[in-house]
Amino acid sequence: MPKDQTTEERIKDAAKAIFVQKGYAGARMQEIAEEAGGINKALLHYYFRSKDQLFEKIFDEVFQEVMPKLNAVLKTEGTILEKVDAFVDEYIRNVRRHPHIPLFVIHELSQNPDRFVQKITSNPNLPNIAGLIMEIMQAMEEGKIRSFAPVHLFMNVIAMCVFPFVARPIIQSITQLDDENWEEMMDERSTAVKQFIRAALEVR
Amino acid sequence: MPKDQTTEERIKDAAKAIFVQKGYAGARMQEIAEEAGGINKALLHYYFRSKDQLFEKIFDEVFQEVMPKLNAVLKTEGTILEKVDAFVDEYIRNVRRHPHIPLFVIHELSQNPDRFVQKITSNPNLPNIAGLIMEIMQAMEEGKIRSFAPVHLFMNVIAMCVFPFVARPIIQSITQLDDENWEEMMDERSTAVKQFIRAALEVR
DNA sequence: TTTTGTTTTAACCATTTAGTTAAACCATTT
DNA sequence: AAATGGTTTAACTAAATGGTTAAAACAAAA
Repeated sequence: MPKDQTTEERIKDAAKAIFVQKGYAGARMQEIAEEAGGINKALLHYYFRSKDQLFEKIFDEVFQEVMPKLNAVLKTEGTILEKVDAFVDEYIRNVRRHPHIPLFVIHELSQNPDRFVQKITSNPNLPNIAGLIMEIMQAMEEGKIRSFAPVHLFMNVIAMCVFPFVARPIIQSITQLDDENWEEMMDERSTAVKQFIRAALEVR
Repeated sequence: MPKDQTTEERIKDAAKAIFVQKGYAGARMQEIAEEAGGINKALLHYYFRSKDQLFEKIFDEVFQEVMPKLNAVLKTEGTILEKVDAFVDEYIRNVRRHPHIPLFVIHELSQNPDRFVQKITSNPNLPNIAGLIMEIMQAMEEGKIRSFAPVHLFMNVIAMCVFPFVARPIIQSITQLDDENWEEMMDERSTAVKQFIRAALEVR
């Protein structure tokens, strides 16, 4: 039963799985206990006191995992286009590995935007968007890429990376792709997005 | 108290508001009753029997509202680029009016993808994606727009329209825009997306 | 006015669910 | 071996929540 993991860790892993899948309101302490290998429910409270505190821990952890990745690539050396390429690659790769995370974060934040403001402003890894925007504007002025409002460009990039995973069920049934075809399409996704962005930015 | 609306309608409006905001798991029958103007909780069951059935009704209604709009513009006369423009305009306009709908649909469907398959395949208004893709491919062959995999192009368009609204809290705090600035940015959103897509599709 | 059928209410019930507690278990130290 | 302290369990409690019911209120018909 104790497969080289401490009980606390098993609980955290189980809680992450359940919370991420069902959200705070949909998750049950009992279910988390079972997911943790049939552990006694009281242990959750022994280690984390309450559902709220357990959730808070999980949410923080997920958040701290996500943000640095968002940020890391922004610090890449190279031109804007190279940065965008790196960002798209890295981001889609990550989201594919953890496909439930974005919707989880989005949903819980929309339930409780206030928690968010606090969390993000106090986050040392929050992406340096101002710097990026400066860089984008400079590249535009120098005529290296076509001119767009930087905020919209930024949103476009993120949207194209994340949205397909968030909306997978809808898209999958609109397009009538089965799971296998979906994965195949996702194999092309990174390239497709990069090409699209380059086409839009490339100065004619 | 009875402001020219029938009780059943008041319940449905209230239920829609609460469900859309909190999701199925987060919604409380009592809260819906209060939202409906302090109505007695038993009335919800009198009219709709159970939380499940009430939710099902609301979900269907929302779904039937959303799909036709998605579909309508696809039938517009004109070139592909004109269609895309029309779609972006109309879609963003609608989402702005009902900003909680997309996340609601996405979240509930990801909780229960099975319900969805049934719902969408049995929907008479489901968008004719096959036809659209044909049209796109033809325009590409004729050299009217740049070549991309149609599915990815389709996803890109939807993503750029919907995602900012779905992820508003995150984006807003990353970009540090307050509510007023957000609305101003959204005023430009339609134009920005259209320009971006045109830039990408326009053959050099 | 009485009757009849529908709508609404207050009070209740049953189940689920987060959270507690006291005792059992177990490893480590004395 | 006994004692100690952290860990785990079973059984329990309290509150929330979906759902029921019987009676009251109301409106319309007879």
